[in-house]
Amino acid sequence: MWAGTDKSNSDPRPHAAFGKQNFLKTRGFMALTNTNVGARENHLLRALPQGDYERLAPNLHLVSFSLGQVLYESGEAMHSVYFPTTSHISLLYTMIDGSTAEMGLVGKEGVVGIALFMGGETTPNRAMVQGGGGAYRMDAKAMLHEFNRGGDFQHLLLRYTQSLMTQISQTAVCNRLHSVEQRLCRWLLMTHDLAQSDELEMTHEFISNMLGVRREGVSVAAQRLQAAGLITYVRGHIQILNRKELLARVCECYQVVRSELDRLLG
Amino acid sequence: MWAGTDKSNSDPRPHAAFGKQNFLKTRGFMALTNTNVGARENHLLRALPQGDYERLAPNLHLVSFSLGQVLYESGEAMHSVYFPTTSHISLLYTMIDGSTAEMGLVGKEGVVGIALFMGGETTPNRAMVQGGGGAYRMDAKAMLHEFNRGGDFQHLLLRYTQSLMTQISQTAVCNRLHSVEQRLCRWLLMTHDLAQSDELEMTHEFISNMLGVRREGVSVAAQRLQAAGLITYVRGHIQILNRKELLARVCECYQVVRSELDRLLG
DNA sequence: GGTCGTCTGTGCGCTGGTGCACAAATAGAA
DNA sequence: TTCTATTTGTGCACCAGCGCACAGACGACC
Repeated sequence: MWAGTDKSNSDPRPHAAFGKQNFLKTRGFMALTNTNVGARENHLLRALPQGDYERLAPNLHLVSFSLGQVLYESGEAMHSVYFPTTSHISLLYTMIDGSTAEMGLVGKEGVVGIALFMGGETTPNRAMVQGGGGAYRMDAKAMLHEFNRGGDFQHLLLRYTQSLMTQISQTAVCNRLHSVEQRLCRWLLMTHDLAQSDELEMTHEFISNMLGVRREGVSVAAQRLQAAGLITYVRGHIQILNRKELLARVCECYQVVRSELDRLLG
Repeated sequence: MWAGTDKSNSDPRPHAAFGKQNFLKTRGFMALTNTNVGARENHLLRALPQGDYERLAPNLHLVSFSLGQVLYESGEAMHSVYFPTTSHISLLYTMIDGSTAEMGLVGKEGVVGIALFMGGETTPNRAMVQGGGGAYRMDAKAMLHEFNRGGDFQHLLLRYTQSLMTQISQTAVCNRLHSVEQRLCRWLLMTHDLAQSDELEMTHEFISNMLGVRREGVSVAAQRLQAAGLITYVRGHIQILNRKELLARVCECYQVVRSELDRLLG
């Protein structure tokens, strides 16, 4: 499906360097083809009228992201936007002391690089690949040209941006009011929605960086879920066994974000 | 300064009903005048080129907001945007169980009602007046017409939206990682930036609803700040005595949001 | 098969925040 | 002035999550 071989870091472990000291900075990606079959796996591109899509298509370039790859560094100028298809990307915030937390998660229903059309050029976030796979890259110039036509493309991107704001807001509230276990459920469900299988490739350590909690905290929460038969895991492989029950345990935040996404782009 | 007399609720206390059961739902506002002297106290309107501004001016109507007034209810259709001048407005999220938390704070540097031009029509947030004062109202239709011209007006609104996203993101992280005292400092500083004086009118109870913590938690944090001579307060009146020292105690979040706002709109 | 690095499990003590209960102080109204 | 409702202060017991330390389990590689 996706070429997972493009690791410009020599370390074979995807998020090994995700600690507080040194982060992965791999950026290479492979242009696989320019016949854009499949670009419409991305929901935003799919929702475009045929005419608009055909105008854009020549500017869409299929790329492949590998786990742990960093698309944008915080505060760094961006040059493209990405429309994920099978990949998904975390928007992360890193504090001065190195602790991190995830603000949002972008997959096939969205686009990475919002700051480009919002006019800010950069954001104080890092965008990091959390699930390897494909995406369509579009050059900033071409994107802006189409955006400034003011048609459906603009409307879709703005509506998506609003849904992302909802996601971030909900994260803010969720961080404040809900337990690690609830937040873990939410995070597993969101990731599961974007993944192509029931098998998720990530360590407790990695998840703890997303949720902004201790690794041990994730471990004990995960144990409870495993004991209850909702998931099972070993060394970086998590399998979702009972999605229904996860939905029963998760806080309202998951549903709020989903419904708002459906309302805005469904 | 501002007509604080328009209380359609009979209770003389501004946020008396802000508990978990019943919220203020006052919505009336007074159209004071239509000579738009002063509309440019709002930074977005000020930043507009003269020509654009003159085209808009007839659609700007000065209104006055009173403390506790609700501009939009969560999920409710909006019909106008508001450009605050001397007022400031909280964007609040309310959970199913009634607990609340503030996502963002909008004042003279911004606009309330982003969902209208983002295309979502509603948001899952409530917008509530946190500091009484003036604002300029603009009808949705007129606003959209100008927005869709795609010129400076659009660019300014989108850049502001991005800065608001930063604010919300930062709130998410801050909620996760920082103490009540730090968050109280941040909140006091942000509010102070928007207020016209060193005197802030709000109870600990009110602040606790903004920060999403217990009232007692706010009280003890406020005591420490008072003991250190940074603020002084009695029954709903807080006075900022030493802003400099507050800046020394606040977490990085305050500066991040400020700098990003300056970068995007400064 | 043995080694080594990584991942997960477990057990401390500690701290910040919670929920509750009630006392004290204050402003505003009668 | 007195009364009353609101606001703030204080003291619990309690719990989730933290930081630290170390043990055990697993997998990849020699």
